[in-house]
Order: sequence, then C-alpha cells, then structure tokens
Amino acid sequence: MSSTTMRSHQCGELRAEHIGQQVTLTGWVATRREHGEKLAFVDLRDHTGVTQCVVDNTVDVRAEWVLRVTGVVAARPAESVNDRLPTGAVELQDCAVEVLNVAEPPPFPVSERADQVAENTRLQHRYIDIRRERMQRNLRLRASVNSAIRRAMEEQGFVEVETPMLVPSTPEGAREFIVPSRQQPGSFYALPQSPQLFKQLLMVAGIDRYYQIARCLRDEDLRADRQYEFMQLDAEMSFVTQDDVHTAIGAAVLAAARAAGQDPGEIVKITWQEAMNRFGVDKPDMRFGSELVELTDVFAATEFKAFAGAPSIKGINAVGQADQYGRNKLDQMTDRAKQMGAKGLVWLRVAGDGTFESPVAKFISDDERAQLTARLAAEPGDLLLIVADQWATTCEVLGQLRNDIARPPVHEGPYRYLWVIDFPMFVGVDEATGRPKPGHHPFTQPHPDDVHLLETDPMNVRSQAYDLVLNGWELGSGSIRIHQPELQARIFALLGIGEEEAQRKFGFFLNPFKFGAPPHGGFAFGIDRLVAILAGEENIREVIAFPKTQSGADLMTNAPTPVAAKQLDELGIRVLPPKA
RNA sequence: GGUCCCGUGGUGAAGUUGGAGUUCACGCCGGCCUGUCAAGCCGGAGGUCGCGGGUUCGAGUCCCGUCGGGACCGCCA
Repeated sequence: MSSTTMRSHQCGELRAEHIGQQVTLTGWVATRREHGEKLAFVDLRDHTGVTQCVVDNTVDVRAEWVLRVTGVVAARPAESVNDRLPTGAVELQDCAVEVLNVAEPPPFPVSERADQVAENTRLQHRYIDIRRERMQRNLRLRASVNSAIRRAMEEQGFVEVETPMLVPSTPEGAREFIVPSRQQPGSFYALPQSPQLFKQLLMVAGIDRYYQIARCLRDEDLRADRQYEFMQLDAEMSFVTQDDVHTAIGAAVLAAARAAGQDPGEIVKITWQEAMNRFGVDKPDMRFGSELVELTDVFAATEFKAFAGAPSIKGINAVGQADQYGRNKLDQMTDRAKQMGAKGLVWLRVAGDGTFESPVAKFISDDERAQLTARLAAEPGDLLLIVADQWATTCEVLGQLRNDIARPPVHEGPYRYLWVIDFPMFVGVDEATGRPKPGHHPFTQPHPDDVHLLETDPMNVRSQAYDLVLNGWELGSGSIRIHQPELQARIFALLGIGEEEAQRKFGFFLNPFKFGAPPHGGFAFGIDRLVAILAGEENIREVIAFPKTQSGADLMTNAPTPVAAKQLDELGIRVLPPKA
C-alpha cells in the first residue's frame, strides 16, 4: 500500500520476515557512521522509522540528503541486533545508493533533541521540524481525530455542509478579520468567527442535522491555547433537547479519544452551580482533589473581623504543602488572590500538634479550629487557604489557587470529560446601562423552569447553555437556541436592545426565523485543543502544522507583509502613517 | 493595553564583583578507522554576545530604549 514507482517499502517496515528480499527504500539520511574505507552505516529515515543500510564508504552521503537505496534485507549478526529499533533485527546489504537530492546541514537536529531548541527556530524551518517523530505523531494523531469525528457524525445522520469564509461583519463578540471588497470599495467582508448564523439557518432550511469541521478566525491576542485560526467541530440539530445534543457530540468526542488509543470512559454532567461551589471555576479539572469546602457557617459568630459577616467563606486544603510554601510564596499567592478581586487570603499551616501557624491564628477560636480541621480533613503538614468574600469572588479566587497549587500537567492522565450545564443566563451587570450582560449569546434559550423569572429576577435565570470540559480545558460550548420571536423579543428588551436596533443588527439572521424555524440547538468544540490534550502537549502550536507566534506572525513565510500600493489603490484603501 | 521571563558561533548551555570573545556538549569540515547504532580517536573552522544609546579607564555582564520569542492578565458575546 505504501509502495510507489520509486520504492517498494518504507523505512520502518522491514522485519525478519523480509529477510532475503530485494527492496528499495526512499528517505532522508538520519545518521551516517563510518568505519574505514570499505564500510559505513547509513540510517535511512522516513515517517515510519529508520532502517540501517550497510554501504561502501566511498559513497558520499550526508545528513538529510534524500536517497533511494536498493538492497537485500539481511539478518544482522547476532551481536549487532538493536533491540531499541523496530527494524533492529535486520539491515539492508549490497546497497545501491542513488542520491535524489543533496541537503545543507539542518539548522537543528532532526530528532527529539530539537525539543530543547528555541521555538522560533523550529517555526522558521517548520518543514524540517515536521520531519521529526514528535510532529509526525501529532499531525497524524490530528488526522485520526478528524477522521473519527467525521465517521461518528456521519453514522448519526449528520450532513456536512460547507459555509462561506466571506461573511458579513457583525458588531458583537470577538474582533474580526476583515477583507476589503474590490467591487464595492469601502465595504468589507469579515472572516467567520464561527458558522453560527449559517448553521442555524440550515435548521430553518430543513437540513435537520448539520456538521462541519470548520475553520474559525478571531483577531484576539494569541495564547498557548489560542490561535487566530482554529478548527472546530461545528454542529446543529433540529427537534432536540440539550440531552440529544450532548449524546451526539459526546459520541464524536469519545470516538476521537478512542482513535487516540484511549479509553475515555463516560462524560460526567454537573451543573455550573456545582462546578463553582466545588471547584471554583466553570471548567473544572477533576483529576485531582483539594475541592472547595463550605465554611461560612463555621464563622457565623466569629471574632475575626476579616471573616465576620462575609457572605461566603470557603477553604481548600493543599495537602502536605505547608513546607512547600514559605512566607515569600505565600505573599505572592496573597497578591494573586487580591489581583483576582479578593480582599485578602488567609493561610494556615497545620503544625505537628494540630494547632495553626498563621499571622491570624490568634483570632481563630478553639471551636472554629476544631471545625476547620474536621471540614478540611486537615492533618499536620497541610496548608489551608481561606477566602471570605462575595460568593462568586470566593469561588473564583480559591478555584484559581487550587489550579495553581495542585493541577498536574496535561500529559498526566486520567482523562476526565464533563459537561457543565445550567450556565446562568446573565453574568454581571453592564455598568453603563445597568442592564444584565448575556452569559452566552443573546439567542440562548432560557431554562424552561426559569422563564417566568426573566423580568423579575434575571440574575437567577439559568440558560440551556453548556460547555464540554476536558482536564480543565474548555473544549467548546453550545446551547439550545431561541426559535420563538416573542421570547427573543423579551430577551432583547431585557438587554435594552430595541426592535429597531435588533432589526438593524440581527435582522438578516432573525427574519428567516419567521418562515418556520424548528426548535434547535447545537455545539462547537475546538479540535486543536482536543488534539493537544490527547497528544499530551501543553500548547496547541505543537499540533498545528504552521502556527503563528504570539504576535501573530508566521516566521516561515513572514506573514503579515505590506502589500503593493497598486493593490491598495484597487481596493480604495489608504494606509495611515505609523503612530509617532 | 498591562505584568513577568528569555535573547552568547549552526544548536543547547556556562560565563563569578564590570577586566582580552573565554569555556563545555552537540553539529559542521578534514584525517584515521571493517560491526556501529548518541559510534570512536586526532585535527580544524566557525561569534557585530539581538539592535541602538548611556554609565565607566574598561560592558556579554550595570542603566535606558528598541526589536524578536514566550507565559499570564485584559480580551476571546
């Protein structure tokens, strides 16, 4: 199957069963070991592995030269068998070497040693970097994941529909990349942040089950888990509840995990409320403990002023970590807590006799200490961290500290998939308008049990929005959408969006809903993030063939570049001089 | 927009209190070598210490700026 006109086998293929066959291999020179005038070993490499070729040392071949070698597969002498190599039982003898191309010495070793090389050097010569086993493994894993997702979606009756890359600019959400129109100078297309509009209209159009492995683009600052362009499994379904969506998307994610050779188990469901209470974040990493513990009632009648009257007091136990955190580190942690909005951070080291070592130990009564010790299961050597504040702040600060202190690296299993459901409909209040701010997008269907609270108690309305989380990474999110114009009007009214504004901003999207929009909902998850975690990589650049740097540059092609004045003229664009 | 870290032959690192571009490993070039597989041995070449300015008798080292790379915050409905 892998043979071509130029080769009979690939470099990782040959085994004892091939002994005696004449074969032709093609590939790159991995290493050359010379032993005098008559003998040299050349390790020939392709993406499948290496094969040792025994050649006459008068043949001049160098690292990364491209060769075609024809020879006879032979057993190695018993003492020369290499157990660390899959092909180590055999070698190619009586070799005829054809140099297909020469090569300059590579700027970095084409091996795992390049893991230590500065990333910009790897990115400048990405075509060499990708020759390495690690990148080959990651890109091929990515292909398997894509393939498994496609298969899982198609088995469930989803239809792949391609949506446009040149779309209207919409004012909401992430910053967009815009593309000037030549035919209408002064007008612009946007590159899609997601196929959101189109996939919902495909439901109106009766596609029923849509999916696409879609490229999405957002002009926001880049991070270890964010690139300008990224791939999503994008899907939408008609006549469903959120459980139907979870089942369908879950099948695709679990199929992807299995394609990566894992046994993913089940996807657990927890509510947003529970996630915040137990883990302090809406994307919990459930691989480790140190969960948040409720302490408000313990300090109901406390003498300690920092805790007295606080609406929410919670704590975590950094088990056995008392020695790890000196005064300096604890001060840094306190600063971090303050940056996140806490008034302070109380830390307590549990001493050998069970008493607390802490600047505030004297304010904590014996009874409070006993209850704290019991609730947090504190043992000598533990470090206890307590925050007292508004419920949301208490949860968020401790959740972040929990991750800082105890979160294992991504490549350490197990893999814990979960759905976080019942997100709040609104998060916070817009300072300028006094209106509630939507938590997801304004087309999200409220929870049916809470619809009656929309006007009277909006901050306690749950939505039918949900996230898929893996080991503390948000893989994606989705929702059941609003398909009823009256309900949509109520939501817009709450957000302070009048009919005219709604028409102007969302008309092209909402008007089609008048023509028979079915109940529908959907989901999208990031394939780059999923593959990174499955590959054990901390950074999505490691699973992207040609990624951009944090400043949005492609170091290999030098994009972005200025363009010719003539090109700008044609588009009716004039570039301002750089700011002084 | 902000905070922090990094920048020394092709690659990775060390470089002390500011005292000659010094050192180590890999790679590269040449030589030796018939069983290596991180081959070995001998020899050699290769640097505007990212760039600019300042302090100083003297700067890889200290200060300011700038460029490039990274982590994070903001941002990502």
